[in-house]
Amino acid sequence: MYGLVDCNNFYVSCERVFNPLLKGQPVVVLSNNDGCIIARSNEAKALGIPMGAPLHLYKKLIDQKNVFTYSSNYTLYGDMSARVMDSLNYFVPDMEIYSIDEAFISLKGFNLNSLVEEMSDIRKLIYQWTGIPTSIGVGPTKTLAKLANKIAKKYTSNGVYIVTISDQLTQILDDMKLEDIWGISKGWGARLRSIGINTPLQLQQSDPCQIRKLISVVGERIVYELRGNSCLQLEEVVNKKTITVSRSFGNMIDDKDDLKKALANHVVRAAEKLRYQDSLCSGIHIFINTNRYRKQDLQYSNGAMINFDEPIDNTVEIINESFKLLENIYRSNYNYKKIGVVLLGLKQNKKNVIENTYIIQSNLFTLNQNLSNNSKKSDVCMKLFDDINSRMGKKTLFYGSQGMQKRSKKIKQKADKWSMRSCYKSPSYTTKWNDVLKVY
DNA sequence: TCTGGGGTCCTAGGACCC
DNA sequence: TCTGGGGTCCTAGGACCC
Repeated sequence: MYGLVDCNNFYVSCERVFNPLLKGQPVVVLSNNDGCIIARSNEAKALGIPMGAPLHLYKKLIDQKNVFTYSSNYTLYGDMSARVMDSLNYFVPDMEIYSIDEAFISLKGFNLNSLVEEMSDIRKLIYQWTGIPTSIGVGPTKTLAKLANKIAKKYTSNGVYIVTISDQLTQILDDMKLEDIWGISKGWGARLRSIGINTPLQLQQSDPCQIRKLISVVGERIVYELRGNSCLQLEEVVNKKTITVSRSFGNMIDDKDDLKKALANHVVRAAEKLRYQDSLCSGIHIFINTNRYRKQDLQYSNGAMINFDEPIDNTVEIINESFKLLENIYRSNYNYKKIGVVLLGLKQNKKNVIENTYIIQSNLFTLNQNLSNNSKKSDVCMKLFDDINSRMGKKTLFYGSQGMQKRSKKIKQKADKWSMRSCYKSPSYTTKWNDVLKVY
């Protein structure tokens, strides 16, 4: 079983820890430059203030109803998040920090009969230690744990809900909207409806291959996950693959030197994050935008990218490179609203590779060299995969190459057959060597 | 001159998430 | 007048290789 622990109205709850008078009051937290509303207390939600709304559209209501507004304080939220995660980790060793206010936990070894009580205790103690209220949803897959969490937040008094494969789940899925399911947003919801799938229940009971054709393998996995067939595992150690730092300006900027100052600041922060996770970047991307909401203004947005010969983590070097890129894309006579930098191709700085990975890698390399003429590489690979699967005790790996799926009709049919087999055998599969190495 | 199978690697763009 | 910031994954398609 998986659990999802989610902090309630996290940013607002953080503010309340340091100002208890806010309890029971409508409170919102604002984005950078106080532009948008990015967190709301239940009382503010009840007033009809939506998530992400521009502040100026709700200023009147906020003043009328005496809603407390706070500028965001990410340092505080990050710190509080770490406290919550540490507390949770005290009870549950296997966890994946999914976002600043959410973590998936593995409940292997927990007694199912007393799960509600145990989860309630965890909630109580996290609240006692950090002052942050949480909700916990439990289910046989991550997707169902997410769903359970939603129910826990909305409909329970103890903040805990457990979903099992049962008639009750069928009822829940029938009552909910497609967009209530983790991973299904407006776009995909509309596409699903266009083929007659209107509820999560219908999605659960649909043909996975059909769903895959409609909304890719991501959708296919959702079908399996809704059936209680787990496709998404806990990912405990996650190093970021890209690091972005960008900000909108309070006032618009047209001067190149001012842009450079902002860019340099962003790079400094990005490089800090980079070194914090002990990585090097092999390239950077920078971008600038005018204000897209000001239709009356001339619009311009552009980006530029560079790859380095050797990966680096030195702030000054990255700043110099980013300035060179800025020269390429900067145009005078525009009012700029935003600038940002993205560090790309992040690599582990210190060599820290598990031995097993080397073994498999060397197997794959020798495979390339030792193929006899009448043995197809894919066949040999499949055997190797089977070997990995049996040794790992997982029947989850599947190999199909990207190249094969787009060659010709003939091949396409073959690839479809393979994917059907993979659906049948196991919903989780990989098309990339690196994924195999990671799993192994 | 035309036609195959079987692949790797990379990128842009479009989804989705909090 | 005022409209956030930071991520992930997947797919299609091109360049290239034998």
